[in-house]
Amino acid sequence: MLDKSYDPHAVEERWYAFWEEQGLFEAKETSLAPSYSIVIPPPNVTGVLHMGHALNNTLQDILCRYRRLRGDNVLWMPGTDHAGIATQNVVEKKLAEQGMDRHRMGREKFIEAVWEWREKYGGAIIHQLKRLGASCDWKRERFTMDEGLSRAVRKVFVTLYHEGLIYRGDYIINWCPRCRTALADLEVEHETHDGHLYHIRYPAETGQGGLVIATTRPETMLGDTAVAVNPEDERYQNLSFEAVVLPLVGRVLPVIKENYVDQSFGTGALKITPAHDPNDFEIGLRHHLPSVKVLADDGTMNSEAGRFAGMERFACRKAVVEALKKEGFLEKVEPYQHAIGHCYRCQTLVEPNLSRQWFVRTKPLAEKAIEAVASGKTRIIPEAWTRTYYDWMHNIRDWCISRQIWWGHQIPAWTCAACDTVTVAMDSPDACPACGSSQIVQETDVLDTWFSSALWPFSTMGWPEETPLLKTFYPTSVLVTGFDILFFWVARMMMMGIHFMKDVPFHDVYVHALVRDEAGKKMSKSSGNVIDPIEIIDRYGTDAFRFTLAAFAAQGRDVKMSEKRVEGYRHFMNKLWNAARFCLMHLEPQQRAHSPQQAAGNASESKIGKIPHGGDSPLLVQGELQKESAVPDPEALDLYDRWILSRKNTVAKEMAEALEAYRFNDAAGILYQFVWHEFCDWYIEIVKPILYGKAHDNKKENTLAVLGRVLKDLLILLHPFAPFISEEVWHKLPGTEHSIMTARFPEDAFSDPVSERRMTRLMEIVSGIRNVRGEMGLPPSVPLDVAILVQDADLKDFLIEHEEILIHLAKLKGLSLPADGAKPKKAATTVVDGATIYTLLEGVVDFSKEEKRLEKEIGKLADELTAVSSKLNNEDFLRKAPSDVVKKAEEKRELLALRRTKLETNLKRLQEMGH
RNA sequence: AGGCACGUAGCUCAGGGGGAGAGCGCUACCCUGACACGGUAGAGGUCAUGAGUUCAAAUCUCAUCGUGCCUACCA
Repeated sequence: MLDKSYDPHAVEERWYAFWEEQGLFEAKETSLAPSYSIVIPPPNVTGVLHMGHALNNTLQDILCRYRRLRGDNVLWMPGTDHAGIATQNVVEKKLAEQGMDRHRMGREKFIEAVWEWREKYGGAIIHQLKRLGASCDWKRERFTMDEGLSRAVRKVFVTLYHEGLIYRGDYIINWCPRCRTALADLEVEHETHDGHLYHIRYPAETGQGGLVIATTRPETMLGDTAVAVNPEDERYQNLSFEAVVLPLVGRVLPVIKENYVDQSFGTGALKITPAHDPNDFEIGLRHHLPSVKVLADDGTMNSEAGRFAGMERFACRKAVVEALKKEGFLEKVEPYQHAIGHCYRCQTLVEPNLSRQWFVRTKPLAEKAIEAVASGKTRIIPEAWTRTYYDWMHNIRDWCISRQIWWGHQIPAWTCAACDTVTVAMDSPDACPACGSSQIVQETDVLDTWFSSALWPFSTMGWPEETPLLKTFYPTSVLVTGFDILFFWVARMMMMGIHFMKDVPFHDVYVHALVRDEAGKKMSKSSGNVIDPIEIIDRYGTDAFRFTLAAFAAQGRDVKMSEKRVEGYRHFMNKLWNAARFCLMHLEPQQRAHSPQQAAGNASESKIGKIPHGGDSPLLVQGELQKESAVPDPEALDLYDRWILSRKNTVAKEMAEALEAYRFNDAAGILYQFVWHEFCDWYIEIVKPILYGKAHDNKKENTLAVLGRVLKDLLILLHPFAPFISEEVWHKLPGTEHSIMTARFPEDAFSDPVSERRMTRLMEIVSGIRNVRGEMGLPPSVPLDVAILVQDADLKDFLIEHEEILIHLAKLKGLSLPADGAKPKKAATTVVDGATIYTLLEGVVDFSKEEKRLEKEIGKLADELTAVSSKLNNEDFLRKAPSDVVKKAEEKRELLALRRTKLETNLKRLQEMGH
């Protein structure tokens, strides 16, 4: 006997351990079964599980568990990312607490310390993923700094270098003065700030006149090497001078003509600082201007800044402005809003800085990545993201991949001190291949972490070796990810995958939304609205949490998370638990006396009893074939049994369709609706009198078999969403073995529309009577007398056959099916298709209530009738609308009219009686 | 500056050319032998606004107003 309510804590840990012990998450390297593979978006080793991870991994787990039920050979490849800058920051902070810093430790010692840190704390998020129920193949867990993955990184770097797709050069990059490293363009977050626009006068070299420039970063003027005006600009057509003098510095700057300059901005004169602005850099190249770097790597001014040398950059800005003012060069200062770049790791203001770095030439790689999506080799879902992907790919710029940090893959390039030759190679050379000198020094920079992440779909499977795993599982089936890393990661995996594997890394990319707080705000530590998934799991159970995520994961809309919602789905889990509890109460004793197999007779030949097993599926080789819990021939079954089986099959089909289209919310909703509002609300209620009845007849046997079968299939359908509770109940259910993970998805073609129609009618009648009860304020303790007037003989027979159901569900003391014309006098009236129901109210209630109820009902009907009639009175509608639409409208009008007439007649009679 | 998404019941959201839906909340009644984490019934909406296309618009088109988000080197 099950406990009265579901307690997730008692079961989750136990079943997770069981699954792992039994190796149920493990993929087969080779198999006859279809392959299905997903690589996890590797979380940072430094990370802790947040709502985004929870959603992302729940969706992946749903897909993987679903595919296993379908008999696929599933690989869900897990792992973590070494997160260069982030991890180095964390470890450095820790060292600082101990009064240490990496420069004093030296590179080797520091890297050792990071590895130690990783051993100690790096597993946190993996453990948390397990709490979520994630069915990853943990034996294959990888790390981007693994030996194998590092080899892949090196191979890719060397290959791209020799193909000319990686180069080193001096360009403007984004520099984070706090992390003291270059960043890729993508790693800079732009934010609008209130700043100032400083207008500064640069006097002409001749002493007569000059130009006024405008800038938001006055301190960079120290590095100016020219002033530019637009050649079309009439104001500057006939200048009496060719050069100006840089205030505070005294350097003579040529005045150059540049189409780039916007005449309408500021004064139309632009200062040119090639070392600290990307546009100025380009202009500098075109005009052969010198570059003067005035900023040091730590964000202070260097010796080129003259008297400002050594000042911190913002202090310098102030000092420069002061000096300009004092010396009379500052014309005016305007408030000005502009976007400023911040480091995505530490939020420090980023400086554009001229620097020697390594770059990937992305254009040729991007072309093929675009083509792969355009040709449909890779699908992006929802499709709306395709456009974003194209936009970015079309405007892609070269990717700065070198980072001036220590934690990461050191760039395999060696420079010869003797002859300056650069050698890029797989194996560390002993001597310079050009001059033979042994004075070679390896590049100290490491690669961007995303460089190694870009290889993840194949590096984790053993590349550059041609492993069986790669053969079986590459390309992967789907990548599930948030849109925030569409460019960072997805786009780059596409480029690398296509280039090195000659095939796309994934067939589908499913892009899910962000998880936000209840008010729709992004969760962040600073706003204090972060909800910890583990806390939610502790409070409500993993299954409830997962179901919530799935139910709210509608395509293209963010998930707003609140405990209230999780609570609702905990109720659902409890409902399921109690439905199972009810079933087991009846199935367990039955099981001892009479097994479902015996009850079923030769069920394996019946139309609905057989589940295809896919006997060659290697997952079944372990002898885990589940026993049939067969069901008798549908012909022998009663209406409600046929109905629930038919509905269950429809639900299974719809749920599968939804999942395969990544409509997770639909799949969850379909199951929720069916379990609660069909199986529990109707089927179980209908079946109660039979099961509680003393008789051990065929009817009871059949119903028990159906009940068991539907519950079992429901558990399987629910398993991808709610793995723990489904496994727990599975083991309590007679006739099941091993794990629900080895069960097969119910594929049963039995469908019975006639029974479904009849059940609908039955439910309408019951609801009609209940409505009268409710509206008239009659408590369930008062049994009612009901007479139902039916024209159709078939319906009448059917109702007579199932009168116990009506009596039970509507709580009746008497039910009659009188001949036409024998209308009861004092009664409330309900009309459904094909039947008029009279609920006898003699002596029970005052009839003004019924009058009001009827009037309300008639009013509703009248409104609907008006709508349909006006449509049918429209010539154009009749002529132009499809005939089936017209027919439907006509039928509706008739039905409504008939119902109204009946109600009106009864209302009139009531009024005539004068109660 | 461009682009994308979204405005539907009190709240959170599905739906997406021919009957306005769900969950939560609310109201009334009910501890009926699975479940009060429950049951039954009910109330509640000009589907943001304005125009257009159509026999028919919540749904398609355009505009407007709001709200998010993304991309971007105008100093």
